[in-house]
Amino acid sequence: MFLCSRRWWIQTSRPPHQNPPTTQPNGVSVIQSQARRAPPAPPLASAPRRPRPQQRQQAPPPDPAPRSAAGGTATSTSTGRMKKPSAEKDSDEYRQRRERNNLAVKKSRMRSKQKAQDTQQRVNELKEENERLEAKIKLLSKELSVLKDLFLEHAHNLADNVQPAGAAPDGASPANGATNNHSQ
Amino acid sequence: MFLCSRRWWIQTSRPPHQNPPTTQPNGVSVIQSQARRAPPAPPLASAPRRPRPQQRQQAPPPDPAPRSAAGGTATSTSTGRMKKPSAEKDSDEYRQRRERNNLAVKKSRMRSKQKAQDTQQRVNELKEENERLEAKIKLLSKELSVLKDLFLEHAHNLADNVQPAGAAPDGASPANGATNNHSQ
DNA sequence: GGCAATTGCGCAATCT
DNA sequence: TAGATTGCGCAATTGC
Repeated sequence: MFLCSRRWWIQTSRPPHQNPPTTQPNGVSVIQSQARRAPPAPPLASAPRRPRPQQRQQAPPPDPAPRSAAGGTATSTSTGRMKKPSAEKDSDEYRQRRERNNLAVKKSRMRSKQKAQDTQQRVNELKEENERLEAKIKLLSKELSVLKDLFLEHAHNLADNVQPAGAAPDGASPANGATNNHSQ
Repeated sequence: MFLCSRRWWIQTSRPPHQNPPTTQPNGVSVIQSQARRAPPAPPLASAPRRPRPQQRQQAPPPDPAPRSAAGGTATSTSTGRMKKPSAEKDSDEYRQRRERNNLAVKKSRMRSKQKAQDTQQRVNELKEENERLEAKIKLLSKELSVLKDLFLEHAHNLADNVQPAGAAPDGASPANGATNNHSQ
């Protein structure tokens, strides 16, 4: 599956600035398309149906000329050779396809933008949470420090007071607990 | 500043599908533009120079019709009235402007994409850091808990052993420290 | 084969 | 005046 779906007209060398001003009929489709664009904004589903994980592998462009862009419409080259039959553009089916695609494009871009916004917001949220966590760590560290100091102090007092008695009232060595690694 | 920069030709109703196939001269600019697009990818600075803090205030559009899109090129309506003088498009200056703008657009989009990627990466980094912080909190909490238990235990032993002696060797009450609020 | 979703691109209007 | 952004349509691709 690699052939163009509907582009059977040969594409040769085309200047990047095609479609010079020209008159063209087809007033009906005009009305249609405009009428379609008129509505503020159709529901526009929000569920991202397709993940599309793999990278868009651009088709092998053996031709040095990338693709001569699709800015406007396929037209003729300076040679005068027509690349895209104008009849196509007048086709009702063509217009319908274009309209549908245009809608799809809008939808896709909207989603893309929304996603970017969401990601940015996620960053903000995570940053806030990080701050909360850091604060908590600071608090716990301090609490731990105080407790350890208290422990050490008590141990010393105990030693000073006990020594005269000639025996420790407690086999456990409080200093042991206070020696716990404070880091990590 | 609110007037159009260069679009003095009146814009009326224009079909969404303008620029029908037409021949057009100007071979030089063609070569130029193609030659320009040929290079893989110019350096393209990576530093975000413009913050653009304020919202893009869209010009007051009293016209119900959005803007008739700029998809390709201004052309004529079904009436045959030319909206954009074809002479403009052949203008060398016009082509130069277009070329420059096209480059700017590419650059801008590239940056935009890069930024989005960076933001996504930032999310990942923040998530990782969050996990580290949570782990640290867990560890500290456990450590604190152990120490407090040790403290309480010691206090009890002390009380049991001291009572018989008839006097506490230490005025400080260990239980006091252990009573510290464990939460928050 | 068909169709919606993506994506790269050029144009024109704006913004800076 | 010029570069940067942004919305939009077109055409090529992709994936279902």
